Amino acid sequence: MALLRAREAVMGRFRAHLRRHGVTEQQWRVLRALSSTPEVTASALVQATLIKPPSLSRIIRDLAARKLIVRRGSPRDQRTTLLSLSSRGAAFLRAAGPESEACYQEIAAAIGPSRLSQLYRFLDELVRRLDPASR
Amino acid sequence: MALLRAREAVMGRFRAHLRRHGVTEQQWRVLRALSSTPEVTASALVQATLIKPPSLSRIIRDLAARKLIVRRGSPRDQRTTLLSLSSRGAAFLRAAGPESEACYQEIAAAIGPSRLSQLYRFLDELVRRLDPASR
DNA sequence: TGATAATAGTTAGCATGTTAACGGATTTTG
DNA sequence: CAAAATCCGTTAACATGCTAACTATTATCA
Repeated sequence: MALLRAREAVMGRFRAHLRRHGVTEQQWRVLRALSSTPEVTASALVQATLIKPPSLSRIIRDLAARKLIVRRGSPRDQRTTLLSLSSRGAAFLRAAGPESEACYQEIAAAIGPSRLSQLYRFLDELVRRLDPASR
Repeated sequence: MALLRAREAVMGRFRAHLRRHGVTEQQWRVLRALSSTPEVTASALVQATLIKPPSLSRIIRDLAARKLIVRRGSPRDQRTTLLSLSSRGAAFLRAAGPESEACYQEIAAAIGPSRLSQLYRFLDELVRRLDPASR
């Protein structure tokens, strides 16, 4: 419950911002993840965004329909699909990026840099102890 | 993302347990909240469980249909509905309680009591700083 | 090599998250 | 006292969380 409340407090600010740009929180996570790599498989995105495969499948479909991302079958493994940001998607991120960065900085400032890094360490430790398989 | 990952690690264990008992995570939160008070309004439950009004409305409806809770209109304010645990609901909690307590203890032990209380303080502080209106 | 198991993504089905809007009840104001 | 503002659930509509099952493909092994 405490984790939920904390996450709620953090995302409360972000959601309004994302909504103005016409994407949901999860769609944003997908686009952000794609911005840092040239081409990834869907399962890599599942790991990176913490979105379950069924949800990601729908999100991919919708983002592809909006021409924000591009999907193509892999020549090596016909089971996988390779995903990448389209030029439209990159433009979208450039447009929304600064404002979201400011939003993040505002949150970080409210918490304080020392507390923030300490919190990260705590959460990381917690995950390692509860779910050793995740790394 | 770190908060999300941490919550995921914690709930991964709990979900299987709850599923065996035939309730979802949110339904469980509602029943638990009701177990500690004689009668509360729906909006009080929204605060206590961090469930949004639309979701809570559906959950209340389903739990009432399963006879696990009782709802009655308030005589003072006809807008509100008063909610309480039924005898069936109380019996359900008594049956599922020990196992869930054991599950919680297992998680607490994996984290360590000192780290756990420190984490609580951290998260509490974070919420206070980001959302002063919440208290 | 051929049957079997494992993997990647998808679909199905139900429960919840999220925002907007609605309707009835109460409080506030003019 | 009556109109307006506010409050409390509730419904609507869409997106996601979650589990299970399914398809196609690849890997494994007898």
